[in-house]
Amino acid sequence: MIKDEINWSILLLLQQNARLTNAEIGRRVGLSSPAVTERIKKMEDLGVIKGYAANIDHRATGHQLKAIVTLKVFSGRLKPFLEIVRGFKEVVNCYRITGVENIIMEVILFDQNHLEEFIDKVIQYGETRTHIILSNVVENREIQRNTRKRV
Amino acid sequence: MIKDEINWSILLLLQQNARLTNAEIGRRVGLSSPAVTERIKKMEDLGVIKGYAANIDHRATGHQLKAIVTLKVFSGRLKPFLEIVRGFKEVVNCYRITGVENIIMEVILFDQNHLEEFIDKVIQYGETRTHIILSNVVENREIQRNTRKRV
DNA sequence: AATGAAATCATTATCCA
DNA sequence: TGGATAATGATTTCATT
Repeated sequence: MIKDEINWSILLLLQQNARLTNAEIGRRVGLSSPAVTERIKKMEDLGVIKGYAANIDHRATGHQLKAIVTLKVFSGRLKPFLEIVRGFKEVVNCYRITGVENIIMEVILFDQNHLEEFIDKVIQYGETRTHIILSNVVENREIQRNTRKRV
Repeated sequence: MIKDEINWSILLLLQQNARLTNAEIGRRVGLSSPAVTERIKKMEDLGVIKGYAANIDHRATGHQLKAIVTLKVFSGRLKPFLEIVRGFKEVVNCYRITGVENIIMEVILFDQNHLEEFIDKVIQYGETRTHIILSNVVENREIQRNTRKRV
C-alpha cells in the first residue's frame, strides 16, 4: 500500500519520467533528496515499483506492425505454450485471460511476412485471431490515486 | 533508425533499467559519459525513445482487477468514443484495431463494482466484451535488434 | 568522441522531532 | 520512524581539443 500523498506524487512523477533525479523529485514534492531516495528504495523493496523502462518507438526499430493476437488453446496445449511463448521475442506482453480465448498477446513485428511466420509458430497451440493495431488512442497512462467514491 | 550496435546496447539497457546513470551505461558499452548523454539525447529528439516510465504494481495501488475490454463500436459513435476515452482514468492502453471489434482497451480497476461502472460508461458507444486478466505470462519485454533472416 | 573544470547529484553519517 | 543537514564521492554539463 502507498503510505501517503507524497508517495503518490513520487509515483506519478516516476511514471511520467523515470529519469528524474531524486533531487528534482524532492524539489517538486517538498522533501530533501535523501528522503526521496529512501522512499523510492522502500517502494522498490516492497514491489510497489517493479522497474523502470524506456519506451521505444517500434517503428524506429524497424518494426512496421503491431498486433493483438488471441489464442483459444487446444486441450492439453496450454502448458507447453506457456513455456515456449517466453522465448518468442515478438511477444512484448502476454496474458492469461477469462473468456472464450485463453491467451492474449501484444506482438511487435517487422512486416507481414514476420506476422505470417509468427502465426505459423503459435497455430499449433490453438486457434488464433489477429487484430492489427491501427493507432494508439491512449498509451501507457499512469496509474493514479483512487479519487472515486467507494461503495 | 538506430545508428549502430552501441545505440542498440544503450536502448536495451534503458529498457531494462531506465534509471541507470549515463556514466554506468558508458562503462557497460565502452563510452565516456558525455558521449552516452549525447547519443541518448539524439535518440530522444528523433523520437526513438518516447519516454521513461516507472512500472507500478497495480495491486499495490489498491487495484484488484486488470481486464481487457474490446468494443464493437456502434455506427457513428467512434469519434465521440475516441474523445471521451482519453478521460477514462481506468484505461491505461487503448488501441484502434482491425477486425470485428474496433477498439481494444487495457483497464485497471479497483474491484468488480468498478468494472461494472466502467462497462456502464462504455456500453453506450458499442458492444463490449470483457476478459479478466488472470496472470502475466510475458510482461513488458524489451524490443530487440532484428536478428532473423530477412526475405 | 575524449578530456578537464565547474555545477549538480547521490550517498552516508549524524542529529533532531 | 522519518526527515534535515553536512561532507564526500560520483555524475552531469559545458567548453575545448
